[in-house]
Amino acid sequence: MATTSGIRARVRSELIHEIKTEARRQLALEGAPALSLRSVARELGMVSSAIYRYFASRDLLFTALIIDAYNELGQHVEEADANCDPSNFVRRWTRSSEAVRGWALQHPHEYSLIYGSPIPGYRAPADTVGPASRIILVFAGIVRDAAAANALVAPYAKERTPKLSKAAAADAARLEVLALHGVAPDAIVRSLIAWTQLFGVVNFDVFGRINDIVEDVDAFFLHSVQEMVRFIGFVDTKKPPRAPKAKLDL
Amino acid sequence: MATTSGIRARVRSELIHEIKTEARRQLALEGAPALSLRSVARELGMVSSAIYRYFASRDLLFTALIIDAYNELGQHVEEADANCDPSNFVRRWTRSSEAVRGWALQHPHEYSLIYGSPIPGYRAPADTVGPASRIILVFAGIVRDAAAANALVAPYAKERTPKLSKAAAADAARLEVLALHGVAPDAIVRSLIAWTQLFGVVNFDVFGRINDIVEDVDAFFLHSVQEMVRFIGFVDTKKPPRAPKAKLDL
DNA sequence: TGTACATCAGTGAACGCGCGTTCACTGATGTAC
DNA sequence: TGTACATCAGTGAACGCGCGTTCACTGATGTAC
Repeated sequence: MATTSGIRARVRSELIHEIKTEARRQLALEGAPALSLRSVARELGMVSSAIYRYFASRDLLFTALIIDAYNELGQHVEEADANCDPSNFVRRWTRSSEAVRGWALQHPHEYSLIYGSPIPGYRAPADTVGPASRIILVFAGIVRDAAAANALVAPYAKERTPKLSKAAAADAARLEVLALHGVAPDAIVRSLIAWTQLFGVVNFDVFGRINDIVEDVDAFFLHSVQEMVRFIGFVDTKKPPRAPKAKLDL
Repeated sequence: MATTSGIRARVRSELIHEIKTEARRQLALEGAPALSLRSVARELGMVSSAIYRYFASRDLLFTALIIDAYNELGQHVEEADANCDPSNFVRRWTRSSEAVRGWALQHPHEYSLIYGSPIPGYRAPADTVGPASRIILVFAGIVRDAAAANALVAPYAKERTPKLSKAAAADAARLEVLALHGVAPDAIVRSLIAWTQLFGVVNFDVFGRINDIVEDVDAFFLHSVQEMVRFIGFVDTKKPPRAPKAKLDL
């Protein structure tokens, strides 16, 4: 594993890359359950047993693909967020949501790998949790920043908001410590709800279960993001909060 | 297919039932991709080719299982809804949502079959769409009834509500004609958003992708339903809308 | 009611295929002196 | 710089398995007269 020689190590990591690339290509053709080490080897012009120099089992190849997928999606969303004015929370949440859907639609099988039905018999090892949490940390960061900037207000009057149960409040408190310092419990739970809504649409979209219901999924998705932004309580900082209504000539 | 003899037909339909039952048992053990006709036959003590008297191919067995799953979930939710006071829309939406999650958690593999990643190479035929739409019609019915009873009000002030794009409004209009007569376009889209949120949580829950984030999923789910009920705009008809605040002794 | 024929369920062998993984091996590439 | 040895990549055969589907067949169950 260490840089035993330099050249050998480079060749080795190139081949690992080639194996994963070919595996992803087959993923896109046939889906995860149909992915086989033998067919990857065949396509690469090697004998099937040679793969075992690089991945000790089929499951470990899966693990590598899963980690890559989490990292790519995570990076994609991180970049979408980073490209926004940091104080424009509405835009940040919107762009990040669109980035999730965009990546998912472009890589449906990688998306299924990480957010679809679990692969039977496969248990994800611990090294997937780091990459897996990158994406949620982006969304948590937006909420945290908004709260810190006082740009997060409850969407309804207090008496119309459902009260958190003790258990739900405890979870919110735990999450606040983890990644959402200074965010009110209500807002934390609403963010989580928006988070699940996001993946609900994207799942339906990627798996083709919304086309019977909605014709223009783009439009519906955009609207759902706008509604969720409102629901979480982001205040649009681009427009001054209480601008006097006066006629302006452009 | 017709009742050729009566006895033969009964035996036949019993065996079809047994095959499906065994197939579902294996579904729960290994998941859909691992389901094989041979192992079903083996378990039933028949020779593998005998299955072909009942299902002409593996795909047709899948289709039968999918239709059954849709029907069971649909019926389960229909019953949950029907057990409520028809004019209590909050309760109807809540109970129906809980019914979805309850069924999904009790039958995770059947749930995956119909709402998880698509089975590679399998195309669902047209006879699945009827059973598939039973469930959404329940939720649509609740919204329609609430609108008809004037128990559906926008959750925010009008100027705080995002405007529907033309495309989104067109979809809403189409859905109104289909199943949501008399419901305002905004409310239709909000209902759809709540619908996707519901399946977002349930997916995460069934596939075990929320346990890292939330400890008490029951509590979170219940709260998310309450928030969505508010979000859609159901008015709780059990409590009179503008009760005068006065001290009551219990 | 009894017989001749048609229908159907289930058998068993076969076709042709693919899979993950192991193992003893050959050669080439690197390392240490 | 040159040689002896260790490391590693890749080979090819094998193990033991499972799969969907077809096909000619046997016997039992039904139907028509």
